[in-house]
Amino acid sequence: MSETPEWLDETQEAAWAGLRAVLFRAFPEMERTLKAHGLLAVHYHIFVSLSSAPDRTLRLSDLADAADMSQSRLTHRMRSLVKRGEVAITEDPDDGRAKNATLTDLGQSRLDELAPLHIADVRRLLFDPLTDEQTAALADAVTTIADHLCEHPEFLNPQSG
Amino acid sequence: MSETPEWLDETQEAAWAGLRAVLFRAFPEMERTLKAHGLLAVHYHIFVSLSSAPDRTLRLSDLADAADMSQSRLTHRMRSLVKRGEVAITEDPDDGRAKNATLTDLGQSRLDELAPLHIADVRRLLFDPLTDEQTAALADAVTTIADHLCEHPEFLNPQSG
DNA sequence: CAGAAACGATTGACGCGTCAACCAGTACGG
DNA sequence: CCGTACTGGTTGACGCGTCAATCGTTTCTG
Repeated sequence: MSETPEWLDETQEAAWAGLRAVLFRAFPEMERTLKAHGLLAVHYHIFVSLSSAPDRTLRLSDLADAADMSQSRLTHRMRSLVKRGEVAITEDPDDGRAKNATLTDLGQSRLDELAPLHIADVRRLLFDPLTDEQTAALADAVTTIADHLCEHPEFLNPQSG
Repeated sequence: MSETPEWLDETQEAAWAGLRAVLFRAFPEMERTLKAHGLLAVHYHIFVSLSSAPDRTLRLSDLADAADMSQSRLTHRMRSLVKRGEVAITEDPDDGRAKNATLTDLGQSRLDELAPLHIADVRRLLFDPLTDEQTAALADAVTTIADHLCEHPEFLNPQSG
């Protein structure tokens, strides 16, 4: 993959263009379904992360990491979620700096009602056209990339993780 | 891939999580390099799209499509690019509604200087950890998804493409 | 050759995310 | 202990993207 280190080869170019199309076309489309129900994609991923955590509770910094968002972005979004009673925030008794976020019953029920709609979008826009082999290969590739990012945090800006 | 149509299987879940990680971690990181040089990723993709077009010129609506962005987003970004002299806009002589965008020499030189930096980021964050086989499989999968999106525009919101 | 529908592009209000401070609490080093 | 560095989280300004509405132009239809 590396005759000319300054440019992408044809395969890489195709992967790069395809990824951009997926991210800039499919993702926004999925978010529209959620928006029609008063939720951002970010909100949804917060719900999912909390829902699958023990006691539906996560330290805020861990939540930001689980939901692939920056710390300050999480803080901003939390304002409305707490106000709407879908998430509750409590001080961590062991560490005066930390806070824990808990998905309330209301939040869980919001997730339960939206998950099928969102999953349907994900299937329709991403996985329906793929064979099982293509899906497996896609999962393999993006997981490798994601793992590599986590293993090399020096590649990433401090704010973002 | 479809025993339970309401939920994702394990492989799909992995692909979905990996794609989110790529979108929300790798892409913003790449954009930071461009921002350090006064450009958004959107600007860069506008430059690339124009640069590879005949006469470095594209009708605005085609440009929006090539750069994976909405029409109105393009209009907003064009303001600064034109003001900075990196892109020029002319009326289309054949169709009174349309306008054409042309990459100026200044814009081309901006692209020439930034492309190596950006390509290096793309390689470092996306392709370096992948084998040639993984890269090819990734390209195959995302291209299939992207083609499917184009073939089914009814899946997409009118504004987005 | 009207009238209606569709197209290409623009606008402005609004909400969101980034970034660079910032504050408080905790851990570490002498 | 005390000061320093670090960690967890917050804040507000600012620029960006979305969305719905709009305008002028072109194309379709009878």
